[in-house]
Amino acid sequence: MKLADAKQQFISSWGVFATQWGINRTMAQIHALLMVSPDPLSQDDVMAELNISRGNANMNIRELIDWGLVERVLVPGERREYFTAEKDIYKVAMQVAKERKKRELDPMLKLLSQLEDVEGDKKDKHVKQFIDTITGIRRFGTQAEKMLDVMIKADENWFTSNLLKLFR
Amino acid sequence: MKLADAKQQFISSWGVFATQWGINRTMAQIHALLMVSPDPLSQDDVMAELNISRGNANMNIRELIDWGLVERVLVPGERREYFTAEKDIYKVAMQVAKERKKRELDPMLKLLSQLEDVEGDKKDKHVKQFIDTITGIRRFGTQAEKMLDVMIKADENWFTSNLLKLFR
DNA sequence: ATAAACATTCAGAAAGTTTTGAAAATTCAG
DNA sequence: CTGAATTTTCAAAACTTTCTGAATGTTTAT
Repeated sequence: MKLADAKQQFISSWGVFATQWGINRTMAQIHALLMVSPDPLSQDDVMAELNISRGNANMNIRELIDWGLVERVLVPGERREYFTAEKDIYKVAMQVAKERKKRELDPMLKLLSQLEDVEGDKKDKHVKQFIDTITGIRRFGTQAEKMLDVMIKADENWFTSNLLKLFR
Repeated sequence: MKLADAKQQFISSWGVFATQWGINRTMAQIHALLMVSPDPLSQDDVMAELNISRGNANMNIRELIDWGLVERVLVPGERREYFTAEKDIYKVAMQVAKERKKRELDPMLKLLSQLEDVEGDKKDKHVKQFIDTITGIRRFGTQAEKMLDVMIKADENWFTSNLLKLFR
């Protein structure tokens, strides 16, 4: 397979893949494009490569920057801005984990704590089932949070040498 | 807070939460409702509780069954079907992990293997960056897959006693 | 100060997804 | 069988998200 075709296929599949994770197609495609590009690209490069409009490119690049997955790069002697993506997939995964924890897990745990002290007779099976379910989810979420905290702080070496050993 | 309100809030938040994971709102709400219900509910119960149409309820209940998160229950002497959800959140998480691995991770790894043997001069930085990126992602994905396989097979006790110890 | 280059915004259009509800199919008791 | 109860399907409608591109804002070179 030729590079150009492989690249196309990677970008397009990455886009499809990402929608299942609640990330939009264009954002994922831009990320994929930047991951396989050895040099930084300008907004116009991105527009041309992916056939998307100026506004779309701009919006999604900024969102990627927001997620900490893409950086602005200044090319000396060039007026326009260039962009580059983190290429170490481990770092990408940790960055995504960190953001999602902040945006999703933390608020959910906060809500669950509040719901846990619902008033009512704990002999009532409806009350009991509700509290049991909420408590179970909160406990599980709390553990997940602790795991994430350790993993996010740890460096790649720790991850590979200590944790992965468990999974041969 | 009253049970009815807490329940409402849980169901609605679970729905919002889930959309960020690419699952649709109604499906998540039905799941939430069934998780906090001590007894199985019929399709009409679900329709009434969530104010949704017959077709919508039917479709999403079937999808939940497909995901292995909800089961049909036969209530003796009743003609209509009742539904119940797995309430052990650990089992829910493992079931979701298993399905997503099958639906998303496995196909992605298959594609990456194919893309890895792109033809071209490995001295060319474009070719090199492409191969390096793809290889990195594939390796990471393969590790993740192994981890998931172990975790899915393991029982809850192993999980709690061995793995979580690592994370204090 | 001016204008060219570039970045950002945003209202409306397009595309995609979810929901409805009525019709069709299925099941089951009598 | 028959027909009432129940489940399933599906085309159209409602809703949501994403994208476009022209207008506006900002920066920089001269």
